[in-house]
Amino acid sequence: MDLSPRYNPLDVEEPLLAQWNEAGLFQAEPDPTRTPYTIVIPPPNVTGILHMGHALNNTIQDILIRFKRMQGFNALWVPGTDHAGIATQNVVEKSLAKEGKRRQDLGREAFLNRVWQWREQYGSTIITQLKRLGASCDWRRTRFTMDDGLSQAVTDVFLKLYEAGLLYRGNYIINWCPRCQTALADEEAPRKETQGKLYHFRYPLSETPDRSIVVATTRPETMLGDTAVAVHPNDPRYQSLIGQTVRLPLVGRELRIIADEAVDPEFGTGAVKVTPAHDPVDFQLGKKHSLEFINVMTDDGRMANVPAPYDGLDRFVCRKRVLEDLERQELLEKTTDHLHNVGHCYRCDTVIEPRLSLQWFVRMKPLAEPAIQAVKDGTITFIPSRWTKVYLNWMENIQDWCISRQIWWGHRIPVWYCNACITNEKSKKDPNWKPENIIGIQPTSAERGVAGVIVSKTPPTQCPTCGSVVGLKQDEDVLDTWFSSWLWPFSTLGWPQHTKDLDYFYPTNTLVTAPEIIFFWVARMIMAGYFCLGKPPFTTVYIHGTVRDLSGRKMSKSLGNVIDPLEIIKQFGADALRYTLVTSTAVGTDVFISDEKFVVGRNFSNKLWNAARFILQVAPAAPGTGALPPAEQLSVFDRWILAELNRTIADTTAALERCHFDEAADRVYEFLWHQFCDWHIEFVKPTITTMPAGRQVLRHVLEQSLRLLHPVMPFISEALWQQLRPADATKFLMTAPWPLPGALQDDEAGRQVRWAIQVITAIRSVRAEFRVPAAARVDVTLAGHSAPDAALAEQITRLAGVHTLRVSAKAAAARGSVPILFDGGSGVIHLGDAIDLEQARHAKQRELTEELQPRLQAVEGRLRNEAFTKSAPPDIVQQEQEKRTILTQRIATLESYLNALR
RNA sequence: GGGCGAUUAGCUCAGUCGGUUAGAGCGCAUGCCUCACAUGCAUGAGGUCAGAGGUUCGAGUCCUCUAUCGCCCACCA
Repeated sequence: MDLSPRYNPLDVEEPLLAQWNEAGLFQAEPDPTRTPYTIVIPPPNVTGILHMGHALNNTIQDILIRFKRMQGFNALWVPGTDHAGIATQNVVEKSLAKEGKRRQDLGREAFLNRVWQWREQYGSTIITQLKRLGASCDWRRTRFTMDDGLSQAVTDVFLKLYEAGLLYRGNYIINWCPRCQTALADEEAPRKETQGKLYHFRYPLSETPDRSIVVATTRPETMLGDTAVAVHPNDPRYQSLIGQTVRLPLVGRELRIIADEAVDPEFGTGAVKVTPAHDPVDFQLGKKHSLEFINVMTDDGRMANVPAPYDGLDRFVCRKRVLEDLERQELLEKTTDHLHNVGHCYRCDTVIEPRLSLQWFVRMKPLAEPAIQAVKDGTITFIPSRWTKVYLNWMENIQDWCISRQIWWGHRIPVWYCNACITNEKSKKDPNWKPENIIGIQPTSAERGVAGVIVSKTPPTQCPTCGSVVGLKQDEDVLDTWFSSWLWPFSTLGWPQHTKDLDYFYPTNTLVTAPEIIFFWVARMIMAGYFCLGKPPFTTVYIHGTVRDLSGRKMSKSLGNVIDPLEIIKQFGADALRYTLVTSTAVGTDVFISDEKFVVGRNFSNKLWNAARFILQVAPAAPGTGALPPAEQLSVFDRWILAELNRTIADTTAALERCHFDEAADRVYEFLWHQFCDWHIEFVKPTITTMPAGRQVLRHVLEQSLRLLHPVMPFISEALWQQLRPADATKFLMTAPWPLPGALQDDEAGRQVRWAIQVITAIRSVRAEFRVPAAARVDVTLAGHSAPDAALAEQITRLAGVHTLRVSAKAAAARGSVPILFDGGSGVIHLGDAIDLEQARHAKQRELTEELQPRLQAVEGRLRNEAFTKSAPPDIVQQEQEKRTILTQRIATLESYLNALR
């Protein structure tokens, strides 16, 4: 082992990954004799590169998996990636654009080949990065949402839902990008605050054209598709107009004036033009009031189904034209500036157009019921629990899920349409209907067995209704990416096949994820789990925070505040990255980081490294097992540190069980650095060469604490542990058993050492406060304690730099001395000439009057209060009484000292 | 507009069932290159727990209101 005083993680981490991997330690197989513990990874986008959010998310999962693995569970962590429909398609389209091509130029099949090609080449980047972080996934099981098995799961579920009557096809307002000619999910059409104009139009009443109602709009061109005007039912201004009609200018259509609560009487004129095919709110109004839906725009943003002068105009050209024409007719009442949020295509920044289109939906209410129940009855719990409310609130108001997407990269919708049947069916109802029109199947009739709609796992060769073998055409759309991810916890284990893996590892245990995908993903997985398997997909959902910079902003490329985890790993090591991430976040709170913060993790690694270096030097491996020497060979220090180790084991274990990862990491840090290194090693240093039992204890304590540290800092703990490994232990720390508290409990030795630490600290404090030169002679007399054992006394004198240490019943104050007060007693430090008497007197006088006396008064006040002594728990009262005794003693000590100085 | 959360040291945050003198890391100050570690050691300064009221023997902790900030959802045509 390299004995450099500087720990270099790069020398250690990569080789360890290779060792672990070679030994197959990440792998898990069903084993009925052991209890499984399973986590499925939230699959990162296949286009992804590791960012701090991933680093945090996967560090937490790895902590859990490593902890449970050491506890003896058969721990499986299933990795994989998500095909991320639109995101991935965009990446490939961008690379195409560099060649001056669009996806349409290649055609569907060639384009998809290109995407697959891309995935082969770059799709494992993030997996490689996760490995580097130390993620102990079973990498053999890496899945991709477009794998054959998972695609089969998708198709199966689609069929299952169809058969259960939970699928329908209906019209819906979507975000449409006229440039990309595709629908966009809401999150793909971010709203930007935009300075626009609010135009007020006068719509003349049909009956009395000299009277009119004024409506306001930001998108004048949509007025060509208006099919109503709406006002609030209680708005006094419009009571008489409700039910009347207006004549739509430029078009001439008669529009009913309807009343609906959705209208805000405060905004604009309190009257709204209703364009059901081009606005989400209007769409709802249209459905509610059975209005006509007129789509006035083509895929590329030109006007259609409008009077001749406007037909074919670009939407913004048309906007100007409409305004000019209304102005000429004196129907443009006024124009005001208006700041509003407008959706923009996140790829090309084009203003999106809300537009009616035909989409597939899943009826969610029936699916939600068991998923609500499971959370209510505690089958599934959220950590932190406040997310329970958020989840339930959303689930109880759940909307149907639009699952079709007009892109190419994804699972193609397994539906075929029979042209013959549909033509036939439609023309019965509407003689003017032509097949090239939108195929509209109304929600109410779409459940099953609709003529012409064939839902099938494989391409049908014949229409089951009319027997036609031609004109069967597959739906052009693909499914929402989440339609595959919601099956992830069981599709990755082999579902819909009945596999051993599924039997054994499902339901999984813990899901670790971020709050922003509770709705998209977590809730849907729970619903899918119950729908497909009748069982929850997991029992605990751990929601961690968002990684932010120090000013609280999310990390994003556009803000330029991104810290690259791989850069941190290169600079400080994966352990430092993991440690700092985990200790920077309490349960469920956001994580605020800057690159300097990772120095803390690095410094801790280095500290550990050096402590181990020291121990390996002074206490080389002894033959035999890791068993501790018999109790009678242990020094006070050994007994003390072993008891502290036991407490640390208990605390750390409890913290991990509660998913308080920061607490667990802090606890081991505190023990290793501030108890073991700062005190124990210092105490035993001078005698270690002559105390074989002490050497064994040193190795034992470090070895055991490395086990505690391993889930958080797997690399350095493994590297050092292998050097300290007891002869009878497993080869790898990673699979070594989790420590259990030993038999040795806190005892008299522990109290002695804690007392000694206080004495030493108090003496050092005085030395520093009064600037006592290192060479000055310092004698100490302690009171209120029996004589410490020789070893202890020796270390007190050594570590506090004391010449002689005496213990007497009463430590008399005298000139040239300073009293010290500590929890286990008090004493006097004789400093002779090395002390400034005036300064000492002032300091002690202040301590007396500003600190001790007010505290005593407070305590006495409480004890005089009968309400307190009668109603407070007895142990609290007793505590106060003890406090009074101690304070009284201290005050007496200080007073006698001050008197002696006079 | 609806919901959730936060406000504790200069900074970033802990603080369990209401009960000793409210903690940590970083930063700062002072002194140390002590033979594991200067990525270190020792000591220290720094807090009206956002504000007001209430419950209680006792409130950082529970309740109400106010202020400020953040997040999610729905969004004004």
